[in-house]
Amino acid sequence: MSRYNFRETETKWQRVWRERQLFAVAAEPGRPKYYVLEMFPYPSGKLHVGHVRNYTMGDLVARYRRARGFNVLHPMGWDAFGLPAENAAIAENVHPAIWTAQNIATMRAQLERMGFAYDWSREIATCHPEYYRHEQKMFLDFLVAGLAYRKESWVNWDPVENTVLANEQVIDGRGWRSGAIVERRLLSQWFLRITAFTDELLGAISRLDRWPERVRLMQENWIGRSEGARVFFDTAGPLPDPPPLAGEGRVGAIEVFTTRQDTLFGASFVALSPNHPLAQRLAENDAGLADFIAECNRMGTSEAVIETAEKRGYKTGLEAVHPFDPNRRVPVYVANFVLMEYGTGAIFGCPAHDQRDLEFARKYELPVIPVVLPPGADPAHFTIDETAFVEDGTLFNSAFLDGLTVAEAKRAAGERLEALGRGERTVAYRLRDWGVSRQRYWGCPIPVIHCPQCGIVPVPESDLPVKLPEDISFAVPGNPLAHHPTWKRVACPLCHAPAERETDTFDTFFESSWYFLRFCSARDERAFSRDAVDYWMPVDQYIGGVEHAVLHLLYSRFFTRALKQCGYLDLDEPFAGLFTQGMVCHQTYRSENGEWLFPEEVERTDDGRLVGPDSRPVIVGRTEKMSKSKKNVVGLDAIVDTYGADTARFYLLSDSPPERDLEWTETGIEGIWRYVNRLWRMVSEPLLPLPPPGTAVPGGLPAEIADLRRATHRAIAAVSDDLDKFRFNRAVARIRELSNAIEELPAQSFAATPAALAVLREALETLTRLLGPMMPHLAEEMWQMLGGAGLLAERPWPVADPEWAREEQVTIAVQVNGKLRGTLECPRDTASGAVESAALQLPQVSRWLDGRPPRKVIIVPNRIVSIVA
RNA sequence: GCGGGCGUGGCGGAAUUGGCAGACGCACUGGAUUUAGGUUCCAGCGAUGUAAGUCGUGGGGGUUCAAAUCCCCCCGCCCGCACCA
Repeated sequence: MSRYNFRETETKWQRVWRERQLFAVAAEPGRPKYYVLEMFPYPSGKLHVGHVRNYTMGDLVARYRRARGFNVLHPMGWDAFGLPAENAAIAENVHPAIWTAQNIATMRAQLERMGFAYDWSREIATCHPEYYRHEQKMFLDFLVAGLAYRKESWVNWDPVENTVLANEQVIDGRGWRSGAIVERRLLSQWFLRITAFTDELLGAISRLDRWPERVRLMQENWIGRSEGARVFFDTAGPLPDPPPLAGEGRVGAIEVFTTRQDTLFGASFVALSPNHPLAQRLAENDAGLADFIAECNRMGTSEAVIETAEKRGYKTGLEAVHPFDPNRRVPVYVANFVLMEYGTGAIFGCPAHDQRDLEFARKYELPVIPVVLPPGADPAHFTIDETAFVEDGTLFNSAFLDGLTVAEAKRAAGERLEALGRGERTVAYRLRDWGVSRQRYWGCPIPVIHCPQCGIVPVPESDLPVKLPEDISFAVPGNPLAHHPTWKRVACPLCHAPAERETDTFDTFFESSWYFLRFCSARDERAFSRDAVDYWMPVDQYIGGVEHAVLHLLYSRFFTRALKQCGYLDLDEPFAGLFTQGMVCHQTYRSENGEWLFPEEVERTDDGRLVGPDSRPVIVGRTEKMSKSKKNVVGLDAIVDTYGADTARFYLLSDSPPERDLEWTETGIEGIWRYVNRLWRMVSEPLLPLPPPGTAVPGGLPAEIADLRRATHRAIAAVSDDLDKFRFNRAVARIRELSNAIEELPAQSFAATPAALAVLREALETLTRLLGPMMPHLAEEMWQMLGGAGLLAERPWPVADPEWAREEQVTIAVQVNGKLRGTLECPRDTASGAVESAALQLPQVSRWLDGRPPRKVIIVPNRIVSIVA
């Protein structure tokens, strides 16, 4: 029995597609377009099978939409700036540009071997000046539009490496390489005013109806709108001199944001963020407070760390006057769980009705005053022990608020604050402006110049791009741009005095916030051609990992609006449809001494044990997302070498639903390989002689042959529907059902009749065409063997004949008292009365009815008869 | 801590969205072919029971003629949290 030679076949068809430039497209105004985009990869090295799952899905969509008649744009490029290139530069002494270029070459070759239908003429790499020059211009435009500005912000600082650390580089409060305790530092940085679009970004989410619900929810929560009030607490006690600032000009007052102004009468403390100006001012004369703040700053900047740390505070000695009762005073603390970035950087604590406040109050023995009474509770005896009461109830212990519900009390308290001039109702957002400065080399230089006389001066447009210098060294800790001997020294464009370039580079999310626009006209002199963007945008189907559900997608939505405001385009939402695919997982293996092992290092012995390289036992760990660090990766090259691209592609589409994680197994890929060969033999070694292409299927088919024809047309309908709805695993199952049905035919006695053979040809051609977007090389080969005209990649998608796609005979379930007692075969749409009497006559049914007439019969047409005895 | 998601045979999953639970596949078992292994073909494959049947979708409760699907409570696992991309 022969085997499919995928090596020869796959390279052959890839050459044909390439020579004919099948996937290079141009805008054709008037013709319907479809823009399919997979999130472009970071060129980190080599691809493993986990990387190509979303490209396989994107390619399926691209080929399918193309067959459905769309002008399909399906580009690919490289998100080429980033930290790993610098890490490699330090670890392997290779220049980031070279490391990146090598990785791009390797990964492009890998993608080409997979046979993906990309328009490679639009390939971009974001590290090229031809790409990043345009975002430097955009930044200058943002600056003019007031969408970019400079302010101080906190970073993780590694005092040994002299560098800023990403949160992921901070492990248990220490720098990942140096092991030094990480500090928080205030640095002057560039920000983009994403908050200028908060309401729009939030409001438009509801119109993104082709986005996954969970991503929309995550974006909503990220923006985090909360209604509440700002409240001023006047301070009493020794104020520092000069007194600290307070918003709205109330000198000496602490401005607090709360969503629970209804619980003000339960306040027992006010707490400031360690970075609050007042806390900073007080620390100048309080060494203990300064120490406490320093300690808080060692905690790192990540919200997860801050929120899970033990609640701690420092009593400042200051007191805050209750806004509703000048005779009540509460102590002012500095507390480690108050975030400067949210609200006003200060809170009031109501321990009875907030869990964090309660923990804090118990620790520092502060009063716990309940002011909201749960429904039905007795006000005389209601107390709080270890759990704060956060639900709705009736206000008590609260003067003029007594008897109100929480919602009513929020309104009443807000109105009273406004009347007293001690606060006002307001809306706070969790969303903060986007800090884009990075103290790194491998990124796009920020095009500004610092002049001692003129201050911050934008680089004139005629001087763009500001290119990265190539001769840099990572030998000295810190940013190579900052200690480059000459690069930063320039003349001020305004006064021509000696000045310095900004040495920070952009966050790499900057590049990925507009690359989808660049793809529309990738070689244009401008960032993009307006005509091209008007034709191709928005992206019809965007595909990528859920890990980008918030930041990348939100930044891109913001960027598109910012560009619109600056007159670049007329578009709000860049991605009309979004799909987030699951990860590819694999078992993990460890040796006895705990070292991770690659899957290819593990073998199964004859008695079924798993052993490592030295025949030592292997410990099988859990199945986890493929990652280099745990070595549970399966290299793409090895799989393509052994089984071919189509087998890998089909495996990545079968079994698991695309949005869920997929487990990669050896037995699984072998199963697909067997199926690939089965398909190939069905066409290359047909068991029955096929009639020539174009042979018409005669009318009046015998029932057995009609069954195969029905299966064929049902498969077209079902697969099309599944592909439309991203149910690729189901589409695979439907295709397998069709191939099973085809294989049953030759064994039948009627199989050699002309009618049967014509139906068989139709079935085989249909199978081939349905396989086209999934296994394009094999399908192209099958198409050729079947004598089909032209290239399969250029054929339109098959159309199901509704007459044949409909089931003629249905099986109806018969239940008695909710339990299945039998089934009924009858023609589709048989009248209810006939179905009922047939059901009642079933012997299994009469047995359970025991001679009594049924009390009730429910009939769902073509589906079920439910009899209540 | 906050937010999001998931849970169905030995395994991945399917179930027309409230209507025959387990489609399709992997693994496994028996048989045929083969010098052997692999391949291929046939049959079986949720648990329990000789059978009729009974039980069964993480656990418990509820709504309904009918629940994997809807409601309430609980358990477990995974992901994100602003300088990784």
